[in-house]
Amino acid sequence: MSDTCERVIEALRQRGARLTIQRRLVIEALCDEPDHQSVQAIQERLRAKGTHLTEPTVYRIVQWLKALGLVSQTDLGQSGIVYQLIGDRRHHHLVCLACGRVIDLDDGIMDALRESVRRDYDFEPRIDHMAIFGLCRDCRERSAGE
Amino acid sequence: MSDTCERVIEALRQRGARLTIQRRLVIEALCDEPDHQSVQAIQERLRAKGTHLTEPTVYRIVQWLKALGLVSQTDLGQSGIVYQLIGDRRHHHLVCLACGRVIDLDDGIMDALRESVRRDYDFEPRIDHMAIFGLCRDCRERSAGE
DNA sequence: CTACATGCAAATCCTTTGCATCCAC
DNA sequence: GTGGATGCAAAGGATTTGCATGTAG
Repeated sequence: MSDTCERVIEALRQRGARLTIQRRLVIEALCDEPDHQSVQAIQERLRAKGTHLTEPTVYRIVQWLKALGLVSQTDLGQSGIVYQLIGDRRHHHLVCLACGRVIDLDDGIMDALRESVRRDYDFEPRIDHMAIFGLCRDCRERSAGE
Repeated sequence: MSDTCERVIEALRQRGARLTIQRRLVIEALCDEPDHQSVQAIQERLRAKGTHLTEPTVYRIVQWLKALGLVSQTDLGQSGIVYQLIGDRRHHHLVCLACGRVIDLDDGIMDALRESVRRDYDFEPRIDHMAIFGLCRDCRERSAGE
């Protein structure tokens, strides 16, 4: 069990949350995959370990974790909605509208935006895992050639 | 019919697009509401005018407009997926995770991010209508009081 | 013991697909 | 006239709900 995973469980214990087997399993599944996963992927990962959780259970748990600020939810366009533990290695994505390619984006790039939102709007942003859509270089060149 | 609306239709005509009644109606519905709307809201707006378009038609048209870069698509969390014409007044949203309040955000705030993405990743971002989740001031104060 | 989480089944909602028909060009 | 768009019906998939049962604290 990773550091992040232990830290999350410890944080929940301190909040007095009820720590069921299912909740632990979902948290572990989220730790096992540092990148984002859909609810279906979480179920698949657990199935590979020999456990089965129903859809409603997984949905309820990820939504609970999201409400507690421990998990981020991202809509990756046609790739669907994915969840991810908010660990130390926050990152974001560039999604190409033409070819669907997904490029990782460093978190530091969001610092200026965070600061502006805080200062100008008195709003505490949680930019944990954002998807920015647009065109990658290859697709720009291809469309320019047409 | 608004300026934006005429401009969009003119742009389509120049591209040689087939301008059906349904496409005109959807474009008008998008013009009538400067803010974002769901597919269902577009249908409702048209129904109020005495017209009826089927779901598949509306979906196909907004996706077509999106592929042409004339419409932005945004996932507002539990509020679902919404569409909006990309006119002159681009803006974004702050969505409070606790109370669901939606606050408008000026587009200028994205300029620095756009520039970084272009420069550092050679990616042309289309940040037309973005949702940033977080906590508004009221909810921060409320949770601090607990 | 008791409140709350889970499993199961079913419902709901959003979105897409196949195919015959229609219409803008 | 013809290719592409629409309407209709139906399928598909993701997500939610109600309720009986199970279980963590």
